[in-house]
Amino acid sequence: MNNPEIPKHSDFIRDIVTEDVRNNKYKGSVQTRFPPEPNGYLHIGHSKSICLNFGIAKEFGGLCNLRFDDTNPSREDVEYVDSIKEDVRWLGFDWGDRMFYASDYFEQLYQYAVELIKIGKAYVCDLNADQMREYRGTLTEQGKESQYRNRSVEENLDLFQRMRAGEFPDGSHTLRAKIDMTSGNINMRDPVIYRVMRQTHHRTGDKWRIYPMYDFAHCFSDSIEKITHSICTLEFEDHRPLYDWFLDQLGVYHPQQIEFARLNLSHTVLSKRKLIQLVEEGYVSGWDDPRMPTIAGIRRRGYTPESIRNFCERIGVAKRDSTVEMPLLEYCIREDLNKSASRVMAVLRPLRVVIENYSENQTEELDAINNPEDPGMGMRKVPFSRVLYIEQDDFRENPPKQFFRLAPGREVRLRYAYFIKCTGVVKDEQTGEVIELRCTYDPTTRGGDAPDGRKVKATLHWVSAGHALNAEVRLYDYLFTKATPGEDSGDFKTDINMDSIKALKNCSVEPGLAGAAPGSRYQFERLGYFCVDPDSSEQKLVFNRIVTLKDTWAKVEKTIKKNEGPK
RNA sequence: UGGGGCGUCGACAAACGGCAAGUCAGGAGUUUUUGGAGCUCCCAUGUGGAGGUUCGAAUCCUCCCGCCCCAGCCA
Repeated sequence: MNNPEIPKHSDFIRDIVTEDVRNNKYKGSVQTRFPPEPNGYLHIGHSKSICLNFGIAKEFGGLCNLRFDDTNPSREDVEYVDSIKEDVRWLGFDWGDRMFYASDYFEQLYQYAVELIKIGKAYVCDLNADQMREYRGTLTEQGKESQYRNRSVEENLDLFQRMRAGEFPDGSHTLRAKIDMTSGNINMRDPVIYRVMRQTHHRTGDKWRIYPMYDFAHCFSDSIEKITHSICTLEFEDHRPLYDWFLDQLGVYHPQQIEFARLNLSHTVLSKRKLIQLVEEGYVSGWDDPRMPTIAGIRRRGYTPESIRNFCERIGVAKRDSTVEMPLLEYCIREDLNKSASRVMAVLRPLRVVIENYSENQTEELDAINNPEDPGMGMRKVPFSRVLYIEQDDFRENPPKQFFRLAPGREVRLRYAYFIKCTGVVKDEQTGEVIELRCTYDPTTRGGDAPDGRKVKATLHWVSAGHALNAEVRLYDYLFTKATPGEDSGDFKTDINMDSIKALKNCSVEPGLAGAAPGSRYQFERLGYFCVDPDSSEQKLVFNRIVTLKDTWAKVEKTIKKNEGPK
């Protein structure tokens, strides 16, 4: 993209960037970065940041780097860098040849630290962690200065070099910035900038025995990469004075840090700590469990990258803490799939229907539309025969007033097929459960219209029992029963929805679905959007329900029940 | 009781001293061979509160109230 686009929806960050470009700040260039720490899987909250950073770069004719903030080898791993790359790519963004690691800059960062020592702005401190905490003060009390604060430049240089050389054990020494122990901003109370950590790093191996802290590494990494706008979340607002301080001390290229409110989503959790608990304690099957808000989970569930990008655009960007309701995300995937997904008929809970006046040996092929929203997607044939399955939910022996579907004596349409009328109900002698319906069909209604113009109030989906494929369909509900998990109890796990997955193993789908590839998405007519799971095989299809269709009847039924309730 | 932020509809979110956008959710209707989709309409005499400035305030000023973040050698 050579020419900047006019952003469709602006926000306060784009306003700042627009202004900066207009004023020719940074020579009018725009360079952003997405800087994950490779210590966990990306989730939908990260996609907000990804869309923001890559989106702004694209809109303003700039570039966005992918940079791994890998300054703490004790918690990071290549497993995560691989998943992060895959997820960003899947979302549709391209960092070109600009994939960087903070660890690429370790030598340069070390030199910057030496510079800081030389100008008397950093010192080696021998305080241990407990002492440092004590010296730091509290939110309301000032800190006090370390007795090591006034070491000579020479001594600091010597000690720092020996820290690097591995002469000291973990935790024995730190390099600290010399700022102000009385600052109201705790980040400015002589923060640690290097710690001794004798840990093998996933990229630099055993080369380093000291590692820089976030505040020190991040601003200089941004500076080295000539980032113009360093966009991060609100909790780093307090760190901005430090970010600026480091860069100012050394007089190097100075990007601008801008903070925005991270995404919160109702009925789920978006913190690495909580997500890892769900995985490790077995509440879900893994990082890519379709109920997880991770990019990997959402992808397996069947969400499209387009729908996620769209979601990120709709939620906006601001500085106010907020929680977006899950139905907005669901709206975004329905909107996308309504236009693009092939329609197909699938019966989740089959109820056997015998068409008594349809001959036993006959089969015919009926024409069905693949997508009414897009005629270009064409037509297909679906087989019809004497024995069919319909949805159990589509029959009621004693229908409430607003129930339009099949009931004894009532006529309905089978989609793309015929009108049928229910003439009998077969029940299990033991349980009384309805196990079969006897019906008749009207041969003149082939295709679904009656020549005499009579109407039916419902159209049902169905499959031909003798032709259908067996499939497993996994239905998902919210992972948490409360919009804000743990709001009442303080522990998010008390609100885990123990009924968030239902695997239906005896579903029947139309034969055209044979061989459907993992990842392909369909609308099961009247039910929702479904995606073929990687667990699927030639022998057995497995589908994930991405999201239901909007269900007006369910809503009506709910109010019926509510009104009957108090009696 | 230190420092930094933030308060506009049930949920998001515009507005940049001049008629409180839009979206999701919700409601009503229309249409329909998906109770889907579409289309139409409704949903903030009011912007946390109280004062003030102004012809005019969500916007500027003062005070108050509420919420979030910070006391890792995490990011």
